[in-house]
Amino acid sequence: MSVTIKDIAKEANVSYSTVSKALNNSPLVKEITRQKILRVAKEMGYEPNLAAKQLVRKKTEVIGLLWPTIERIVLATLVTNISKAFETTPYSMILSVDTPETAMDTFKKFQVDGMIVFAESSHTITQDNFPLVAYGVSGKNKASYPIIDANHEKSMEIAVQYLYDLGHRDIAYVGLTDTVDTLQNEKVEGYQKAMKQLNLETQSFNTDGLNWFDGYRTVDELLTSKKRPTAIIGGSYDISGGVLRALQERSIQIPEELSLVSYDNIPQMETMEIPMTCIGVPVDELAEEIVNAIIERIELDEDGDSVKKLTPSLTERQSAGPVSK
Amino acid sequence: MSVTIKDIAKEANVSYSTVSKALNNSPLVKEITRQKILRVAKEMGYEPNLAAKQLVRKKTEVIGLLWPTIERIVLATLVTNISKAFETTPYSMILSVDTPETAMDTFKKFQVDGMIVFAESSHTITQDNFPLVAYGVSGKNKASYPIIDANHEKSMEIAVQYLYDLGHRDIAYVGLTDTVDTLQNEKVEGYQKAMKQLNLETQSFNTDGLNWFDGYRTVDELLTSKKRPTAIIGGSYDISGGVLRALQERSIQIPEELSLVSYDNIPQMETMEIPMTCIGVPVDELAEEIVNAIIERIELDEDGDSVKKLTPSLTERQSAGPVSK
DNA sequence: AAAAATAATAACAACGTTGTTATTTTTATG
DNA sequence: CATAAAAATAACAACGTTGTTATTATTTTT
Repeated sequence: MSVTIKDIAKEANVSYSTVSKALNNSPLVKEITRQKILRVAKEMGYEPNLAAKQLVRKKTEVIGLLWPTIERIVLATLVTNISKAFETTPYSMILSVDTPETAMDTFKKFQVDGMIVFAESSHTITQDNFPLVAYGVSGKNKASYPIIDANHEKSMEIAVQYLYDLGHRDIAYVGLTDTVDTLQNEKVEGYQKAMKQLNLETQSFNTDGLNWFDGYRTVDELLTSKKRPTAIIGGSYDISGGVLRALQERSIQIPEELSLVSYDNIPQMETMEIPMTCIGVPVDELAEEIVNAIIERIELDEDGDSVKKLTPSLTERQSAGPVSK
Repeated sequence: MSVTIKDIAKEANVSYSTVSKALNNSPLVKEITRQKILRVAKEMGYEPNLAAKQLVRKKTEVIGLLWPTIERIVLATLVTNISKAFETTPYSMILSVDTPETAMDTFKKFQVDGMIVFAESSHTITQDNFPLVAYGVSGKNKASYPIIDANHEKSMEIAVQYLYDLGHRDIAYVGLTDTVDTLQNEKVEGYQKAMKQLNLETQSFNTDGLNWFDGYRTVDELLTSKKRPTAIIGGSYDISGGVLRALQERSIQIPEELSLVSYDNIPQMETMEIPMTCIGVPVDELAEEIVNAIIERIELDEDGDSVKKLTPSLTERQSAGPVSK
């Protein structure tokens, strides 16, 4: 069988309670004996038994991430980043792709210390006085847990202002515009509002979808528009990718002839055909906030809802430049 | 705090060991007292403590799925299906998107009973005498665990034969052909081999990638080919989607003018613009096999490598039909 | 109706930890 | 150099289960 603290105790000629303390860096054990115990433990290949620890401590230092809509790749980068963000904490993370109910059961079984939920599925969750944090649209918030969200309006404002400062006046938005998707709507509205503030005429092109292809296809319409824009704001990573490709195929120089700024601030923007200037809350930052929120929730264990809208930032790359005369 | 078997015992006026037996449906407890105990347990909202159970039983009935390359969406459907397949078993599943090493640690911490690994990351795994099953390419197998794989060659053979029987002689393959990706290569080679057996001339179009767009873009080349094919085999779900869209845009009647069969046997094929005839191991079957393999591995706990190549099947839908005269 | 066999329940020792209390050893103090 | 104080270690009771053994209640047998 596997080696326990009692085995170590025997080997090191101390009591097993001393071993426990040594292993937990308690100040109650003399430095020299701790050294010895640590060495013996290592030699014997000791691995602590979480179940036993958990039984007495009632803590697992594990967070469950509930992710029922696994096929939506947009979130994959975020999940990866959240997982990474936990690395600098004492916590680790496990995922479940089951239905919210089943996933909750599994997590409860393991007695995770807290849970992260994506807004889409959060409405099914009625888990009071259990540490929970949701990521997503905060509109309909009457939940009893904090919600982390990005300030989409602000994003668009920054993007438009950036292009304006580069001299652009004909700035188009390419994205999904005619939809019930709250997130998408917030983007378009943000764009329109920002344009209005600068007294610019808006020009939105509906992609009718969120895929690469939807962006690609919309470019034709955009180029034959009566008032051809000098700058484009792409509504998402995928859409912008399609737009970029279509422009490349028509040998349109970027950013000389046309500037492109994309929504979604993820590292993949760097490795596109042309490194893409983008706007949004950087995923790593977003991940960090989510992780902080859940840990805070666990460790302070105070209840109460709250909405945290994160401020986006613009990452300057090569796809946008000054307007050509 | 939460309610334990001791609380139930007190409430039901029996000893806690009787409660334990009743809860585990032991035949050693009288039917009537079991009824009572079960009722009391329900009333009190009893939830068993896995940690305690685990401590004595050394079993968790949980499988860990190690999935470091979360961004590759192709596998998402499979993961979802695996998760679903576990529903009919006593086991449940958790995921980790960490590096193989970190994930292993977390899973070990939880003392999962077994692990599922995708081939890409399996080479880093050196976990002897621990129940492990890998899914993926079986070529370089010198592992000490079973590998579940699909018979890609056989797939292509079936697809070609199917089209042949419908009267097609000019059958093209559209996919990623010039690559180091073993899986893709097996597909092309399978196609070529199958064509040769029927004495047909091969015609492969390289998509240079695996995305929707890569399929879409290749159609031009395909249609202007000297010997225009009457049937196409698409190399993957995404590629076929792009091909289909491109054909639709050119108002080419499917399947009257051109037949299309896609690789990847996933349910999403049903809901494409035109329900797609496809070939491959149905993902639910694949998932089932993987789940069976790991459970068998756990419960028989016999060591030894083995490779199981699953036989693909063709799912007939509307994208392929008899050749037109 | 007593003895034997069986069924039902209770008691209790694991499992591998942590944290509290009791004991021993070492160091400081008058 | 005793004695008090402090430091280090040991002992042991939790934690919530399961599974084995001991006890008690019920049936069966003679």
